[in-house]
Amino acid sequence: MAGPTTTPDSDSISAALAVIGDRWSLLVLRGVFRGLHRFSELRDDLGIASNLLTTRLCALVEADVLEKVPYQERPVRHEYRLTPAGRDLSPVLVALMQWGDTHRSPHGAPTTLLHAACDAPIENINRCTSCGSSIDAHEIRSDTATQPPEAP
Amino acid sequence: MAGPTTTPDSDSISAALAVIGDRWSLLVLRGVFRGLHRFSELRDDLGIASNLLTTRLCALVEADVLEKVPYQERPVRHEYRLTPAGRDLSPVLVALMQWGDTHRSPHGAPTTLLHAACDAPIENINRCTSCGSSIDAHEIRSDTATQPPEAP
DNA sequence: ACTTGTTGGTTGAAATTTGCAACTGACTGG
DNA sequence: CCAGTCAGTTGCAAATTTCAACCAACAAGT
Repeated sequence: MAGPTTTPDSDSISAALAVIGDRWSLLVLRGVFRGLHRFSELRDDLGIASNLLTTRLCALVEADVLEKVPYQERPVRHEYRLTPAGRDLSPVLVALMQWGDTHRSPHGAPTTLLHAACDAPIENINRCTSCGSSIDAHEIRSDTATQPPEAP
Repeated sequence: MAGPTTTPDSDSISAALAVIGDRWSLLVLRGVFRGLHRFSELRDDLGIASNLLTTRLCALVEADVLEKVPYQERPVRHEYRLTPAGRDLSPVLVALMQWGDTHRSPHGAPTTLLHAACDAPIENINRCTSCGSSIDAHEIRSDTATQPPEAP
């Protein structure tokens, strides 16, 4: 749980990685995005050890990325669903998938994501909120907000 | 190095995570994106143990995400620069940062990324290559390509 | 009633990975 | 010669992950 030694608030990337920066969380989320919602489905699909899956699912529920919803009584069984915060992780998954497609897939993308309405492929980009154009890495400038002074 | 037991080709997300899916790689890359290129800069900024930094940097160089370029002779010293494949990871970092800003940052984004040309903030989105509109998680349809038959 | 199967876990030991601290080797600057 | 920097390496302890076995609550079949 310890992770890197940056101040928790110092950086949103560290904050995000504290939630999904381990070996399994993103794969679990990929499974849930794909429609696997139950413990055994995820375990069988990922080949993850069940104790670890338990740990990951609990952590993701704790982090408000997944929620546990009961789907039957007697015995009580629940499945794992994405919360709004969890759904907001889709750009991370898509960006990752796109990179893998481009740089790690010899035979082209194994699976394509489509816009349901258009049936056209989806891409993940960084874009400018003003000019709307897609932005390349070297066009990015970083602006660190000055902290509100606590000790003058 | 082993990681999850999916077939290597089965999924670009696993493939990407095999490269940057450990506790430090993305933080190292974040550092390099921010302009930290030398071993000691990265070590001091991240607070990572030097043996781990060595391991990570070698793995990232091996994975063609970073490259080692000498910046002086006598003694030979090199710095770590992003390759084109490394630069292509910027959407992943931006998506992660954006999620952290939205869901893990109580006082608003600590640092903002700006489009150098416009001085306007950058956002990361999934968009449709046809209609160009930004796409929400539930509008995504997945299409698994049928493998080219190898054994008929 | 009894056995078998499914689901969603828990427990405990072994293997792997990570973190810490000390140390090295090549060289610079004084 | 002495101290200091840079980019690591080495050895060991601590934490994580994996594997395999086990379990409790039921359901279905015989």
